[in-house]
Amino acid sequence: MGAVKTKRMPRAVREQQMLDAAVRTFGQRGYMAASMDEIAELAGVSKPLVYLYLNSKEDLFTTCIRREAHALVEAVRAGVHPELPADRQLWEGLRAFFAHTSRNPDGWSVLHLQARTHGEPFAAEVTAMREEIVSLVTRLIAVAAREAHRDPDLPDREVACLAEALVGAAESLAAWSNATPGTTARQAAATLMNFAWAGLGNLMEGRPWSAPEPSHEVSG
Amino acid sequence: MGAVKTKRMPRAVREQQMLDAAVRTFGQRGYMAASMDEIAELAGVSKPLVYLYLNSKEDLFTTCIRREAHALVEAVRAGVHPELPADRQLWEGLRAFFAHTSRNPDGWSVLHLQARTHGEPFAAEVTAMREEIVSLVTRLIAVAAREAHRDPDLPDREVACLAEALVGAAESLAAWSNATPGTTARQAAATLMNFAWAGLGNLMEGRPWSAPEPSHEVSG
Amino acid sequence: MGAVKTKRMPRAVREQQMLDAAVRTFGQRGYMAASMDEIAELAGVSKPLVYLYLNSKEDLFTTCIRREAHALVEAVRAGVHPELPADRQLWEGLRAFFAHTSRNPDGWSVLHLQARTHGEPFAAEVTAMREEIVSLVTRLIAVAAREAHRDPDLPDREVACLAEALVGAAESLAAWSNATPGTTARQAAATLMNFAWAGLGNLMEGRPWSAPEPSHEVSG
Amino acid sequence: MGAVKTKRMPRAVREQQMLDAAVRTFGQRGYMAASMDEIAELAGVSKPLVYLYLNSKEDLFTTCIRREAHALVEAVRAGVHPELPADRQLWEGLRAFFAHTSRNPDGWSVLHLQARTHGEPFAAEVTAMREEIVSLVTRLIAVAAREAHRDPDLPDREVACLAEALVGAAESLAAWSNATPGTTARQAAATLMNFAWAGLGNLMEGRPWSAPEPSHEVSG
DNA sequence: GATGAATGAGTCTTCATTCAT
DNA sequence: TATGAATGAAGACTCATTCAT
Repeated sequence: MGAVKTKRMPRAVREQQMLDAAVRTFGQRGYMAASMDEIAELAGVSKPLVYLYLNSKEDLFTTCIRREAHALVEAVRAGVHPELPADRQLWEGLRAFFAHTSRNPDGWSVLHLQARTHGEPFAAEVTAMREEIVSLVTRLIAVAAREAHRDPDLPDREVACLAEALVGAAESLAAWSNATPGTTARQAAATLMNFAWAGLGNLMEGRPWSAPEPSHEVSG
Repeated sequence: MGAVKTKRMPRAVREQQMLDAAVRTFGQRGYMAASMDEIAELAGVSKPLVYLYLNSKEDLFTTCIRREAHALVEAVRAGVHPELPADRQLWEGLRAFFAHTSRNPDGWSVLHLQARTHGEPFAAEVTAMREEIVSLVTRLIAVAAREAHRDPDLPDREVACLAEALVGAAESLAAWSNATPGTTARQAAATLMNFAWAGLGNLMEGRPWSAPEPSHEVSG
Repeated sequence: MGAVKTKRMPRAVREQQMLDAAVRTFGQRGYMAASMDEIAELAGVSKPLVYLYLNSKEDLFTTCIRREAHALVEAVRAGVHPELPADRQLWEGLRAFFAHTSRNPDGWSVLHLQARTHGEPFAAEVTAMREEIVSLVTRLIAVAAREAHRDPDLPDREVACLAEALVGAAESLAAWSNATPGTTARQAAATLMNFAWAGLGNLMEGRPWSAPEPSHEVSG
Repeated sequence: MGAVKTKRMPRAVREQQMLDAAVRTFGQRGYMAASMDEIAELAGVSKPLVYLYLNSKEDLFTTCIRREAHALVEAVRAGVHPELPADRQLWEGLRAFFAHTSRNPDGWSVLHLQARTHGEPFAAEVTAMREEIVSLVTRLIAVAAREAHRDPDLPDREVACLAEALVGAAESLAAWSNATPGTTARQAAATLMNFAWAGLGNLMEGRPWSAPEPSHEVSG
């Protein structure tokens, strides 16, 4: 009873409807608890059609993961302008990230929770995407170090670990800000930026990283 | 065939065997994919006995979550000495955290991945524990701010968000360092501490937070 | 992708293509395991067309059985020349039979295995054909008895039973010689002829039935 | 509601009930058309129990085939007394064979029709049994040839083919005499024996193989 | 003459759960 | 304390079959 039962649509459209339903169901129930029956009903089609187009529950899940991973990476990429200084880029990336995940919580649940909880094949899919983002962040950190006119004494492993921590913090905040009413993507991004850039030490000494003024951007 | 089939044990002991088996199974297979059959066999008892003692799959899972949550909080608490300065306390807490999670990966998987992926009742259980930790961290941050002789202008929500980010980063690093061979709990803790305390900005300017010498502690 | 996709053919031709595909599929997979999807694809047409022309899976199967039964009976009839002596007729009939079944194993599988395995309606179809052959053989035996200048004391039931045994042996040999590489239709026919005509007793005493020389015939 | 619903039986008994039901169902409906539901109901148990004991439809079928194959071979073996002359042994073997198959038509259907119609794994099972019988018959033919004081010029392949034909004829007659009311196993055996031993040629000349008098044996 | 879109019904299989002992 | 025997309910997947064009 999810979608109105519109008959006879071209395959591509129906497929998207099914994926929408699947992401929602997987996101809310989890991979195993989601039943193909529920997905089909939510998509407004019969189960056989789902199988005809998407093959199997596993394939359907994989397709969902890929679609959402792609969408997330694109959203972040689109938010970042490479000509800006590194800290600004990081800031933009975080904002885009929080905005996207909060606009699309089921997709984020699929990526962040469900996919990692159900075996290599799926987890690998997400790991690939995550690595894209981590390496993007890693790059930013390196650039920032260069901009700081310091020889980058940070060893690679350290940088990787830092990037990992930053991304992890972001992921965690995304869930938190989704779950905590009244928290905007903008705020989450700002806090994280402060945390990451200035560190707790500086923060407490009253020397935070200064966020740029709100300007015209999407307000999350 | 996990446990040797010893007959007639006191209830408390049997229960722990069952919980061990359950944590291992839930941690590796996930809540839904874990079957009561497998758990019973791994525990070396018959299924009806599992039901007799633990009531139902849900109850069993909840009990696992509680046990693991409790163990984790205890481990962290035990690592922290309240008379130390705040940064040292944070450092000790992180070390204890990474040490415990890496020693007990199935338990951590249950808490971090499985419990959050299967609906409110379970997620709430973890949230409760998480809040204990977050509030502990929040307290530390507040203390640190006071120690820094600055009036702590940081509003509550900001501090909560910071604590959340820090914990999130830690959680994420726990998974990462479990999965990345050659990474010790100690290293993870050090990097995160640097990150959190000094911030990327300072790090890159060559002013990291200085970790205390190895000393006598558990080497994780 | 079996047949090349040629569009707009006259109905009769399309029907034969479909029947070809169906016989092949039924012969190899069996009635139940054969899917209309596979048949349609192998025939190079869409499923609705199969239904338009052949009505239903049952009808399609029945039509296959009839076609193959007819073809087999015709092949045997065409091989037999009624003016020859009875043993020669039998010999020719066997040769034609083995030649046809080995040239058309899927058709033979449909008749011999599949049709008999799926309930009266289909089995009856084959039984009808089989009776044609059995009665042909029965006639031959009667003629032979007359030629032997003996009053044919053989009661009808006995003759029927003999014919049945002979046909059964032939059917069985057909499958065997199809499955045993290096066995020709000719050899199978010769052995069976010996067996039938001379009997094991005579065979072992060195008095076989003498097969005619190879001559010009199809060599099977 | 086939069997009366008797509760709580030891596993071995229940398993035989299930196999009985399965042989009957497979024998009458065929492998694919037989549903596990029907088998379970006929056995008077729930489906999960069937799976618990017999694992899967395939395993169940295989187990049926093996049980029936074993039973048939045993029946034939038990009927044959190795100290008798070869033709007598053949005669006894045929009688035992027809008696067993007519007493157990579903088992025979499973072996003769169903198992061969559903892919190598199953067919192989039957082939193994068949080869036991064929080789038994082959041995008899060889012995008979020796007894006939003739050097056995029959080449191996020829003998194999003969044995195959004989067994094929027997198999076919089994089905026929099952389907033709008023035909006894004894008659079928007698006719086939005549056919095989004396050959049509001799038969028609009035020189049949003489069957031993009825005596005490099972009358089939 | 031909097909892309769609489904009701049914199959195998598994699981959490409970008696009866 | 402990278990062998047993099942209701549900889930993934497939198939023969039909519209609407």
